[in-house]
Amino acid sequence: MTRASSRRPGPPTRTERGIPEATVARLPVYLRALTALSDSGIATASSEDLATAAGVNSAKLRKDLSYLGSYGTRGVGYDVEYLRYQIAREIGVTQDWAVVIVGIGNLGHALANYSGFGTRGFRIVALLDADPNLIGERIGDMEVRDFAELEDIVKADRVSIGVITTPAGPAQGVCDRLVAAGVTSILNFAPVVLSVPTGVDIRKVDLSIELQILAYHEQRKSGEAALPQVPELPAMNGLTDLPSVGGGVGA
Amino acid sequence: MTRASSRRPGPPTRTERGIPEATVARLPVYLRALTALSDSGIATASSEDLATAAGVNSAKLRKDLSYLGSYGTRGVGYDVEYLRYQIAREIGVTQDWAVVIVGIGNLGHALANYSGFGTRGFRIVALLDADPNLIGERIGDMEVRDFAELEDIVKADRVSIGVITTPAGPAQGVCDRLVAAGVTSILNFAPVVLSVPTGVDIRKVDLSIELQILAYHEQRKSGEAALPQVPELPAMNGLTDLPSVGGGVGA
DNA sequence: TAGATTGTTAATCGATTAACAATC
DNA sequence: TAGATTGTTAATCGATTAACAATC
Repeated sequence: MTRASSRRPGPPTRTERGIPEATVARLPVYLRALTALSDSGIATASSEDLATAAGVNSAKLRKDLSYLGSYGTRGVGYDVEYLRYQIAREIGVTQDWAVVIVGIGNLGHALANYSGFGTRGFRIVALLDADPNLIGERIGDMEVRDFAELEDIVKADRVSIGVITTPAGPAQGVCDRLVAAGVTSILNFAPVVLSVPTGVDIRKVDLSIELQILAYHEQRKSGEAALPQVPELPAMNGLTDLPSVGGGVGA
Repeated sequence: MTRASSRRPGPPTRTERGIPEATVARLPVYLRALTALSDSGIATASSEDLATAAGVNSAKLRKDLSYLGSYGTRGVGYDVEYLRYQIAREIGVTQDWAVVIVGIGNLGHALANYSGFGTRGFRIVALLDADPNLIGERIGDMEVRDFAELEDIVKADRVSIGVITTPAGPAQGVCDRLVAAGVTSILNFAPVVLSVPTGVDIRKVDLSIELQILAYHEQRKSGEAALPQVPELPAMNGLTDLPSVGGGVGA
């Protein structure tokens, strides 16, 4: 990766590089912790309180917050509401981002019903699938629409975020269509590595990878009690790669 | 975190520290890439081929593989099947790990139906919920069972991995029960920070955090086209934290 | 042998952490 | 003022990368 031209040594500075990636990934965690504290009626919290609520140590939390500015008061702590707003603003979730979900299989259904999406910051504007059997189905207060409508919807609703919940097979094709339509951020649940042009951000959620990481550590936990089982039945699980989650887009 | 006593400088060595975390997290990606190559009938692949398939650069891939041993042939590359087996063995997915899913709401349903779980390495042995309306429901070839049976199931099936797909509220309680029952690895989908004793591994999958990370970068992409929308409708999305995914365990 | 590619080294980069001066 | 807590510094740690000697 090429870096910006002249960098002096030392930690990244905000104006040059923005906020470090590791910090960006924790800001939503802090936001949630602050919301929980706020809901508990707590108006002020120290970095120690906040760190506990977020599951990190306080040095890291203070360092992270220092990239945003100086929003605390020495000797006192942080005003919960104020800091919450500042973090929400920094992340960019003080307004709503329009989201489309492509691939309305099991997982797509679950996400469509997921009230957490509707939480401040995101708004599902369309559920899309290419399977005629699914088009028209009602899910909550939405209806599954034809994937062919993608371009119109992205344009009409200024969609910048797409969620892919198709099987692995059609995922790259769907991704290409999303990008061509103008979507510049993608959250991919399909078990496949997608390639996107520069300027498009992509993140991946992969259940079986998470489980395999756990399995690695599990295997290393001493011996006896935690050993995996040899299947008693003739294995009905193939040696093939992860098959489909989600619906029939393009399949 | 305390470290092992006497460490000389230099990269971590395998016998002292096992494989670096960043490498462990990529091994499942390599495994999937190898499976895809194998399915395409490719018998040998260079680090460059493999790296492309896995979405990393070849230097990183070779460095990662070097922690496992020397499984390649200079001038030739890697035998796809052989390397695949070695990685599967290192991760610990040459045998099946028994998994329970707790909380059979939308997401729990989706995971229960998710054929990817059945893929080599994991076997769902129970779907659990505390909601009497859900207990007894059939999902695929399984039936939802009472969460009260947890301890018996963990013991009988030597379950070491638990997946939590309950709402945030009951998640810590469920987690405590899992740990008390002997589960030592947990994959948490509930939007809450869980605390577990030392020796228990926990990983978290959080949809709204992933979206917020995308939103941050989206916000920073120049101006115009990608600006979020101000909702036209009176916002039906509260300012509260992420509400529930999943079923009614303990709620 | 000549060409190709691995496995490893060493430099660089980015993230974490403890400690503490600044300051409420 | 005395106690508390932030914001920042500097040291350490871990991860990435380019380069290349080893070797097929």
